[in-house]
Amino acid sequence: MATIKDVAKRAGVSPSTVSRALSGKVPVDQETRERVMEAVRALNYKPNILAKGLKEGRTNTIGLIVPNISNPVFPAVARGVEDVAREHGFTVILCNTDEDIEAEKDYVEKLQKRWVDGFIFATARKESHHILQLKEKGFPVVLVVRHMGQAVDAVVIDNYKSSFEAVKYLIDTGHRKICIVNGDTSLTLYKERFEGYKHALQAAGLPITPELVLDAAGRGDTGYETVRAMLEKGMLPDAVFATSDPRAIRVIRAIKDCGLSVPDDVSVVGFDDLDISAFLDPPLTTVCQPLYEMGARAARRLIDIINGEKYGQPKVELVEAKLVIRKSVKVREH
Amino acid sequence: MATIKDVAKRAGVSPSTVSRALSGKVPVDQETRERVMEAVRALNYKPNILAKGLKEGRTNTIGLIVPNISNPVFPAVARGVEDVAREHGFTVILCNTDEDIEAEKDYVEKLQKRWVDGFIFATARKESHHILQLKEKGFPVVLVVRHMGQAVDAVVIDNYKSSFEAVKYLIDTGHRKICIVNGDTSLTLYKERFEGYKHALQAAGLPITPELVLDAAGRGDTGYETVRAMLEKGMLPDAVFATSDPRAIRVIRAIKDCGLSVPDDVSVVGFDDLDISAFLDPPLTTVCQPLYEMGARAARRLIDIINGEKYGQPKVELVEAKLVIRKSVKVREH
DNA sequence: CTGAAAGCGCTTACAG
DNA sequence: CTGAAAGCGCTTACAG
Repeated sequence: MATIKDVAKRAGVSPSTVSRALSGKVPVDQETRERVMEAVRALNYKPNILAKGLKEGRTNTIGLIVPNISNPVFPAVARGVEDVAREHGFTVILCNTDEDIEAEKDYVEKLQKRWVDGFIFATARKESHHILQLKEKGFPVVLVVRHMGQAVDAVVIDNYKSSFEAVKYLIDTGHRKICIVNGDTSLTLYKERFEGYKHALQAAGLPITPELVLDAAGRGDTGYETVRAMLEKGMLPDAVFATSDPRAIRVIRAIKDCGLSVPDDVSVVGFDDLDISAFLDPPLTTVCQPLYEMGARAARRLIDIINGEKYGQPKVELVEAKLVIRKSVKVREH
Repeated sequence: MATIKDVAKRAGVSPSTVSRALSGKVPVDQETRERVMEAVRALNYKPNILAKGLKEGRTNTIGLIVPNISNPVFPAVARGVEDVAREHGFTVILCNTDEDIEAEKDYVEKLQKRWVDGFIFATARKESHHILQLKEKGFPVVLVVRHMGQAVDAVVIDNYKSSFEAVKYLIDTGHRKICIVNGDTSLTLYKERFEGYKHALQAAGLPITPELVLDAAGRGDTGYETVRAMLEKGMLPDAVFATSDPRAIRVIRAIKDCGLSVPDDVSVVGFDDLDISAFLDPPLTTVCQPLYEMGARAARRLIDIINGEKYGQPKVELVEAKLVIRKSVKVREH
């Protein structure tokens, strides 16, 4: 491949001049510039970005680390990150960890060796020491979707409040036996969604029934089996709050497979509002997170930090989620 | 950040020795090695990968370009690519183009400047000249899911055959008015799926009815509206072959919204076999592509090419897809 | 086994 | 406006 020297030779100038002509930031004689451009075209010259990055100490690239790319939540966030990054001349490297913290550490290990100028993590957990370390080293880091208290900049929704409101909606529409099918509560986000559920019930004077608190965490998502087992034991809630849409899809299938109807027998509320959620049967009532917006904001914040502005006190930005009402909840009279 | 010089100074050796101790490929005195490692730990030294890549002329990284990360087909392929890459010490950079050829060219432009050692494209179209150019330059390139004739190495399924068999299954189960809801036929893959449909009907002596050939290409997927419009015009097929699962989900919704039942009134067959397809209502009969396997094979092929083996005649590998029978097709008597 | 030197391909302060 | 030189942080042939 052609190097800057080849171009210089062909254009009859020095490499420095080629570099300057290409940068566009420094005055170069018009005629010289044209000769350089001509040579660049003729040789199909592409500057070696490794050399450039080595010299300049930055690569205009950000690493986006997501836990599971098959969960449509993360592609939506990624879109927001990419669009903003691109506007600012940054490229994003998307890394999928499959919830495997070792895979994640491998990525971080490799990328922090000057590949990327900063990271956005959608994978934060309590045990994510590597994220804290990065931050302590002064490496630009922003979290999205999942956060770690106030220690690191983050863009998240108010999971507690959204969950509270979703459950309150079920109560207001006449439901009394509300089951929650939740994710991994070692993630703050699911813990907060559970708290929202609990407090909404308490606020309405309803009891927390342990048999109605279901755990569908883990790989392969166990929402189907868990709900089916509950139903077959004769425990019949009048509503289920599934804390993600993929879980809601499995919950609905389980209810139907037990010969019951959604929403006539059991109402269901989801969380996410995926692309396909409006097309399910019944169209799903669910909490819509502004995922694209969250990605976009996280990217903006990170780029500010990379550009050396305000890396002072970490800020946790809260964005609004809202309940989208479709047809999976029935109003019940008592 | 610490550099190799800092480590050398602290360990009382030359930078060359540090480099050699770290590489592990060259004999280094045991005691010297330990002093180096000690210094590496103490300074938390990470070699600058840009400098390394510049010197060595490779980065052990591959670029994976996908058209739409929100379509679950591509995450599945990406998994296969990542797992194999990782086994071989490669990192993968995942780039989402959103079907925007300009975005794609931007990525390729940036990554080919020595960021990556090779590319896997899941975005190939007839107009993808940039892919051909890359290949002509000698840049390692492999295609997956979508291919470009015999010009470039590729791993794909036999779309014609899979489609033929899906439609034949509908015919064998007693369907006579079979509608196809297809994607963008400027993609070879959808053209081939259409050919399979056509020939299966012809082989059974059934006519091709233009009103039953529906186009649901384009952004936001128009499967819902198109099918609904057909049904409202009074055109009632006894089966629909949707050439992707996301399309099948919209088709089913449209049929139900017209007061009809799946599969009692209309059978539906999809294509993809997504994670959630088994949980839909009804559980979807669909063509299962071995997506993970395809990604894995593409990665293996690319890494072979990068390692300088056999970049001779391009090979198009065909992998087997198979129909997964669930409950969205009803056997009809005549 | 180890060090000094050269060089990967750029950019940029320093002279002119 | 332009060139020669130095240097970014590594690796590796060349000596010893």
